[in-house]
Amino acid sequence: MPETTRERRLTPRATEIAAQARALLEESGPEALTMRALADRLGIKAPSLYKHFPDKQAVEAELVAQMLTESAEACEEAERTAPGSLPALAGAYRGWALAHPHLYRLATERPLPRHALPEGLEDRAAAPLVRACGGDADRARAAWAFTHGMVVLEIHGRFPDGADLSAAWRTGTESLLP
Amino acid sequence: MPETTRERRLTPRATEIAAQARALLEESGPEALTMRALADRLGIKAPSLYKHFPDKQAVEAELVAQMLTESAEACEEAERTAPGSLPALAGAYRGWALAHPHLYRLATERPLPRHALPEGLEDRAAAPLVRACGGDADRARAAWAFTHGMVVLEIHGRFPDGADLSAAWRTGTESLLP
DNA sequence: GTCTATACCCGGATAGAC
DNA sequence: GTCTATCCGGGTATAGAC
Repeated sequence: MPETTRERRLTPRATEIAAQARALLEESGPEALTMRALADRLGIKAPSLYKHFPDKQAVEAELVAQMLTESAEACEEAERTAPGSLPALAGAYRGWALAHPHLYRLATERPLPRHALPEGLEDRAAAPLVRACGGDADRARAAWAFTHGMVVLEIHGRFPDGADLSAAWRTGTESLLP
Repeated sequence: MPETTRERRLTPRATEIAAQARALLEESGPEALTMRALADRLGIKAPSLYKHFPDKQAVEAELVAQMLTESAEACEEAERTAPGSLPALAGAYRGWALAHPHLYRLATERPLPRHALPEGLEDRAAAPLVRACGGDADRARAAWAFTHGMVVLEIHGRFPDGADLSAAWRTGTESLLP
C-alpha cells in the first residue's frame, strides 16, 4: 500500500506566513494571534493575508497540523529509542507539549478541524500509544487521557506549587501499563 | 475544628446577575458571555452591571466558584454512597462535568482566579480524590489527570466516533486504584 | 502580492444625570 | 439601581486600484 498521508502544499509565501503565525502564537498565546498582528509581524497589511489564506481558520488549521505532525514525530522517536515503553512515550509527549504550550492548547482545546488536516495524520499521531498498549484501544485511550490531563493541568498551573509531578507521572504511566 | 470555608456573600441582585450569567454561559459557551449579552438577558443596560460587579472577571470568578462547589458536592455525595471507590468518584465527577461542559471549561481551561475564591474551596474540591487514593497525593494527582483528561477529550469530541468510552473509563479508574 | 479605504461588527468600561 | 452618551479599543473580511 502506498503512503496515504498527503500534504496539501502551501506556497512559499504561505509557508512563511504560517511560520510567523506560529511564532506569534507561541510567544503570545492564542488571543494574540490576530490577522492584524500577524500582518504587522510580516510588515504587510492585514488584507494582504487573504491572498494566501482564505480566512483565519485556515491559518489556524495549518498550525494544528504542525502540532500533530511534530508531536507524532517526537513520539515515534521515543518509540525507536525505547520500544514499547509507555513512560518513555509519555515523557516525549509531555516534553513536546510543555515546549510549545500555546500551540498545544490551540490544537487541543477546541474541536479538531478534521476536514483541513492531511489524510491519516490523526491516526498517525495516535498510533504509537496504541502500539505501546499492545493494541488495546481502551487502555490507549485511558493512557492518552492521563497524559493529556497531566499536560494541560501543568500548563494551566493547576497543581499546588510544591507538587512532585514527576512522581505523579511515574505513578500514572506505571499504573496504566498493559 | 470550625468550618474554614467562607463565602463572600453576594447581594441578592448580584446573585441574580450571576445566575443569568451562568445560564448564558451554559447555553451558549464562554465567547457568548459578554457584559452586553448578560445585560440584555436581564433587561437592563450593560453599564448597570458595573454597580454590582467591578468587572467581568469578577462575574467569571463567581461562576468558577460555583463550579468548584458543585463538583465537590457531587463527589462528596458519591463518597457517601460508595466510600473509597475511585470508579464511583470518577463517575460522579464525569457526570457533573458533562452536564455542564461550558462551565467546566470556563473553570478549567485558564488559570484559577485563586484570590477571588472562597477560602478552602480548592482544597475541598481536591479532598475526596485524595481520600479515595488513601492519602497518596501522587496517585491522586494521576487520577485527577486521567479524569480531567477523559472529560475534556470527551467534551471536545476528540475520541473516534465509535469509541467505547465506558471501557476506557473502567480501564483507567481500575488501573489507578491504590 | 500589496496597497488604501472601508464596511461591519464586536468588546469592556466610565462619567454623570435621574 | 438604572439610564444615556460616549470613549476607546479590537476584530474579520471585501472591493478595487496599483
